Amino acid sequence: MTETGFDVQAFARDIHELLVLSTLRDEAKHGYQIALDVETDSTGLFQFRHGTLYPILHRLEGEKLIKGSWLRDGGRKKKVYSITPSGLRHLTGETNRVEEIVSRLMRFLRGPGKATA
Amino acid sequence: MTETGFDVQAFARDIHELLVLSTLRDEAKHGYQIALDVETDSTGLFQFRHGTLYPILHRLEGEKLIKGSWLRDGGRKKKVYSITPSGLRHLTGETNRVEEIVSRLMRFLRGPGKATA
DNA sequence: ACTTAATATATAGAGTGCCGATATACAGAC
DNA sequence: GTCTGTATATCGGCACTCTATATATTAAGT
Repeated sequence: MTETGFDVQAFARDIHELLVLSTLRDEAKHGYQIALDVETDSTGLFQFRHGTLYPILHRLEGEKLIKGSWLRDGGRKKKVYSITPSGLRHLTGETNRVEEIVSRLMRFLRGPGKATA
Repeated sequence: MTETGFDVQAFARDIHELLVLSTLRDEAKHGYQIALDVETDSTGLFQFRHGTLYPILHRLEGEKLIKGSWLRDGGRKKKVYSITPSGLRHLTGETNRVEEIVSRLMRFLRGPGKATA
């Protein structure tokens, strides 16, 4: 409780960050792969543009929620990201927080007249 | 199906618009009252700043989802907004759409390893 | 009577973050 | 050799929220 309120901007940003962290939960991936996986696994609902994804990756890396390491794949280089313990905690905690918010949002939108379920 | 994808920006904006439309479902209100009601009814979770609310009201009015009429309350004037039939349809439709999206979002974030429920 | 707080609407400017465009570079197909 | 796909990166434009400010009326405090 005692949330300081709800910031729609931060909420939208968080969704993007959580989508990334979520795909990295079980295995490390590079950016391009993350974009493909998010789109595939959500059957097209969620997707990242390149101009959106990379800044997010840099931001998450700066916050030490993911860790990137350059990898040589033949002559091509990839930056493979893995989720950090801190990132894993963040993913769990924020996912619960988002669920709480959307749950209260839906209750609000459905109105007091209609049943919660 | 065949959604053209999901726009986080538009999603955040939609949430604000739906909060307004939702409070107008059962009775007409003026802007200041809407802000108070949203904050009270959500026990402080959702709130509108003045610089955020009024542009949204004007936007919704431009889209004909709400209709405003100036009212004289003694010497003070209020602009009372009521939801239009089109706005009511919008509220219902978009609420369902938001629910579908957040449902799929939570499923995505919880991962395939964990149960949907 | 004067001042402060609350009610009520409105807008301009600052800040933030996504998105489209663009740039670079390597690999494989034909 | 050119084109398509893979892969990362950044900049400028755009949209939207938020802080601050402006205006006006009413009620309460002293």
